[in-house]
Amino acid sequence: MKGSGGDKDHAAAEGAGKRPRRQCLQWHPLLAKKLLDFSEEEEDDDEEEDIDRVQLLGADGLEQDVGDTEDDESSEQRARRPMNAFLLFCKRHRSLVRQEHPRLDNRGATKILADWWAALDPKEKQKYTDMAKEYKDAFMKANPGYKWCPTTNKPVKSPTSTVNPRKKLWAFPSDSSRDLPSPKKAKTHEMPQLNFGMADPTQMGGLSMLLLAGERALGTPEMSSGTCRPDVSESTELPQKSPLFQFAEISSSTSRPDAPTKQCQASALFQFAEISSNTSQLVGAEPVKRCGKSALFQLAEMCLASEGVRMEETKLIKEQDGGKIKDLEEKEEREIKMEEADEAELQEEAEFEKAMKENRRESKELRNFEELQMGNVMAIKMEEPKEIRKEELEEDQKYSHFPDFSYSASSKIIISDVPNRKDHVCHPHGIMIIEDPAVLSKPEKIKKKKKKNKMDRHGNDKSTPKKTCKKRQSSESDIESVMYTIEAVAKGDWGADKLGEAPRRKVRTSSSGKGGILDAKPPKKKVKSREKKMSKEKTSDITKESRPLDLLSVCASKNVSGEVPEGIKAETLTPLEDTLPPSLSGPAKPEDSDCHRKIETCGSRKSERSCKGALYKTLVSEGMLASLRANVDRGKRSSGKGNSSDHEGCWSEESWTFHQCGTSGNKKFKRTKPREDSLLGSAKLDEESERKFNSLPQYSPISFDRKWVSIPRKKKKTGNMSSEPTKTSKGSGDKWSHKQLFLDAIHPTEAIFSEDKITIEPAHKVKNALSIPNTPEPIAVQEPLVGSQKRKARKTKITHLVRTADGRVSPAGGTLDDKAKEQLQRRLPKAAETDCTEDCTQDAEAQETRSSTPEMPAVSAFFSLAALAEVAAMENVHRGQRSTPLTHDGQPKEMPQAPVLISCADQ
DNA sequence: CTGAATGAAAA
DNA sequence: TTTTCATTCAG
Repeated sequence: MKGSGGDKDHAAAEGAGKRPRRQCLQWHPLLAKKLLDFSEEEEDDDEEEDIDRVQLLGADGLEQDVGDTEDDESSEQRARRPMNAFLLFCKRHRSLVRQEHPRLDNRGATKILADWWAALDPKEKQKYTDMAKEYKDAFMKANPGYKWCPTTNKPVKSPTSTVNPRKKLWAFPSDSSRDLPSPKKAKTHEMPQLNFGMADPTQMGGLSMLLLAGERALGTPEMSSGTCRPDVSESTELPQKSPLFQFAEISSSTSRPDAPTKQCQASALFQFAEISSNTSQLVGAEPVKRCGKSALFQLAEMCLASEGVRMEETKLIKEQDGGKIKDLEEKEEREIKMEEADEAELQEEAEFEKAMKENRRESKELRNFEELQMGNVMAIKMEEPKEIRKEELEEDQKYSHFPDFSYSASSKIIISDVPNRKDHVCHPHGIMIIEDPAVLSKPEKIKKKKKKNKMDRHGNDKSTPKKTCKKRQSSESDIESVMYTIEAVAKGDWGADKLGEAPRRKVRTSSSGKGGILDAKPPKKKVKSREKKMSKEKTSDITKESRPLDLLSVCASKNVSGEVPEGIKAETLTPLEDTLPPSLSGPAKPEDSDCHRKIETCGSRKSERSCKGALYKTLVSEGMLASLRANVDRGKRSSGKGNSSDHEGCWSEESWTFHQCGTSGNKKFKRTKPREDSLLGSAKLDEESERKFNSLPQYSPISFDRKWVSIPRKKKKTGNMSSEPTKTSKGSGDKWSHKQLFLDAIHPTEAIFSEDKITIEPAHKVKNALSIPNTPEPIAVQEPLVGSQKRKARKTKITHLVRTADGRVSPAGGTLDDKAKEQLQRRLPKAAETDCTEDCTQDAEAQETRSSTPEMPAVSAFFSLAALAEVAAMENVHRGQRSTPLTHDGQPKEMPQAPVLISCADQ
């Protein structure tokens, strides 16, 4: 009943055309759960208003966030029709396609995907089909009453179309919607505990995550409190609806295997949760909740919590002891402890670091101090990386939950594509530092993003003043930055500091404004449209800002109750007030508004850290750490300059994806790795679905190329590879392959090749992998012709316009075949080339250029992860330098895309 | 908001 | 058979 009415209402009430989309949100279990809360009717209005309201009200920090999440949920309620096999395929491979053809727009990508799909073996296709079916079944279960589309009733437009043409009249009956939740939940299993689970992963922004975490902690003392471990363990089973939850699970899961004790400590999130819980308890029921919500508050809590945690952690850490990494970790831990403990400790820390980095200058110490200040937060963050490392090695899949973290980070770095994900991390929403890593939600999908963005803008305005402070950092010391990077690399932090300005800004703003958030502004893109709401949001933002701060301050005071380390306090306070207490050792950078900076850095660091951590893990696992370091050193020398800041900025921005990474080339970031995409997407889906989705085979472009060749459609020339050495020639399509290969190499799990199955295992990654025989190609060319024949006909007929690297558009159709062949051929030869790990480092620039060139075929695949890692490391260093010079290639556009390709092969 | 693809479902 | 709509995102 309601449903129908509600829908109508929506349409009428809304007026804004946008809603329809929300309604359509894709279905996933989580959503289903969430449905409970809202009735459809309310959803629409609520969403917008609620959010605003929440923000405005923000009476409680908690509620705010919660509200947001809820809103999202509510909005999302509307189930979206499940994706069909092809869509699943697209979703999974689009990123790949885009990587290969960065210039190509989605339509073009879609065409290519269609080709791939056509080329796909029936078997493979069947997998997708089956998956689609599963989805559908699940969906239907969740939404019993769901009707696909009313279909043609669609006079939808009649109503002046304006409103919502799309809106789905069909939306499932209200009943179903309500009902949905129950069924889904059942599916989900045990979500019960986690209320926070309710939040939509998709929509959840970083903040929401944090909030959720906080709530969770509050709501489910079990998990967060004490040791959430037990709970967590159980939770692992859970569907992991909420990102946070997942996060917790992950951490728990990962940690367990290794060492139970560590678990808690290990994951930053986990700690976070704990912290929040603890804090909440401390504060008191009411306050607690609030605190949980506000990022600042949370931070404060974290700091506090960290103290307790750290104790354990330290122990654990000690136990672990191990190679370099361990040492590093210890350092971190120590640092953390230090911070917590006292200034004295800080000093020690400094010493520590000195020892570690003797090379470094005193400046480092300053940095350290800063870090210390931030330390509380940092400490938490620091932990994450460790866990991640361990975990990652063992289980990539698990990570899938948090795409951002491990995967994105690792993949990104390696690939250098700089996936979107990171963007997320940096995302303004991510106000919460913590959130960043977790940020599962894909902003884009939901309108929220837009809203948020708007919000951000406002926030930015306010925040702007702060920004100024940030900049200073950059000035700080180039050398220092370099040094830092190196250290970071060693630690796995990667450029946290360097990230410097950009990231920091974001973070800072976020922290400060909480609601306001970032200046960073991701918004650029999407912001455009929704200004309407902006006004509301603005107001809300303002209110928010003030509140959160207050809350934080209050909470902090309570929590701290004196115990809190100065540093922490300072941090907490700083956001609120610019004043800083930099009581700590002489604050390394008094100038910068320490407070802001710190905060920012913290936030940025965290996200970055997570990335770095992932990278680090990867490296470690690979055993590449040593080499990496060496590279880093090299890079250090070479670059030696302080420009790192730019590069840093890039990083952080990368995460944004869209945001302006401004200074540095943005495009790079844009590329998303296949994985990342999948991951992101996964965020939406619940674990199971996600898993399934991820489990879906992802085919490397190469395989398709082959197929293409083989494929009848295209002409299949079997010509096989006559081995064309042409290194330089650029085929429009060539690029793809290597990247893909590269990726595959990195992530063996995903690298499933259709027939060839060139599964590249990690071990293989090194050189041989390529061996792929050209092969067999199964091929499936039979065109099922499923859809409308017309389309197909069209397809066959139409040649896709593919943009070449040059940017020219070339017909992909028949011509492609040739290209494909060439590509293949090229690949083979290159395979031989293989290693050049050492060289790679130096040649970073050259590499990049190459990468840009389509030619680089599979070579990358051959390179070892180590090489990649090195490259990544180098990248950081070099970036600063290269920023300008690179362009010489003439293909600037590509550059961004494949900045890091490690085409070591020397030609 | 449109489009480009495919496919499921409804009309 | 035709129409909707699901995903994705530049334009």
